[in-house]
Amino acid sequence: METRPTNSELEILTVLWRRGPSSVREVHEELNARKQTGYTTVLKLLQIMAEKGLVTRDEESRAHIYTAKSAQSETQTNLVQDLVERAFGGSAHQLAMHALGSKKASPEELAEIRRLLDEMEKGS
Amino acid sequence: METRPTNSELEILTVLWRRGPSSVREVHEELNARKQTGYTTVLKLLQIMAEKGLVTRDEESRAHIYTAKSAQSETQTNLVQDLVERAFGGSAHQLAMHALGSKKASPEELAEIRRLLDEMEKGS
DNA sequence: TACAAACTACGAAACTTTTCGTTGTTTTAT
DNA sequence: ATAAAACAACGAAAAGTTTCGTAGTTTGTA
Repeated sequence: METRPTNSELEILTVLWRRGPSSVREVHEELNARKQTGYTTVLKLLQIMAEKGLVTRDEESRAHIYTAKSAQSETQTNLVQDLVERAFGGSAHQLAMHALGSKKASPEELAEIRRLLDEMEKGS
Repeated sequence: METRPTNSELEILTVLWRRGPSSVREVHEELNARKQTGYTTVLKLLQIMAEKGLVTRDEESRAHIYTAKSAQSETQTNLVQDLVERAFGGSAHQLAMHALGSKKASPEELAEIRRLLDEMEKGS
């Protein structure tokens, strides 16, 4: 079952990835700082996400604790593949070119990508 | 005004990019081949897209002709930047790494990326 | 001429996503 | 022991997206 997070869900996941397991209040505080949001809005979203299996919920303490089910990098990979299919006709390397071209990367970042390329050629 | 295409809109744009300026019927035929869709569904979408400014409409002939307003690569860049912001905290090179890592690219494609990297380092 | 085919326009149903108010319970502080 | 604060649950409104039926017009053809 491949459940892609919606935009709002992704915002919440981002908080969970940064903070680790968190209560609704904690997620809400961080989110609300950037973007005025109601407490129950975040609560409801987290409940829905728990139903969908995007997060797990620990009900031990009164304030339930939510944890992202998938690692950030895993979700990122899914999102990238989704975009590759929908907008790049399946060509991942074209997406990569766009990503690289769109913003100037630092020399370190460029070097990192070169290393990845090296590995990929070695592995073929 | 930055109007991001929705999923359905992107599917239609993809057809327009491939075919060039097209009538509703032409778009519908191509779309319907892959994915059963009603004619008026495509019509309505194109009307909405015209309102939003995603496409232009030429009403000269009876069958109106629709044209994508933005080039494919431009829209791709927007989508990539959007994803970079929403899921990669603004780090384009991380997105690029994910894209490269997710699928095996051909040696030609890898070479192409190396050339891009070369240019970027030269240009800095 | 008149019937069918090809079109557009438009409203609205069906879904999905987002937001929030209200209710009721447990905990904390006075 | 009360009152206030902190919670979860839930329903449903609001907003956004997708799909399509119906009506009405123009064009092609028998």
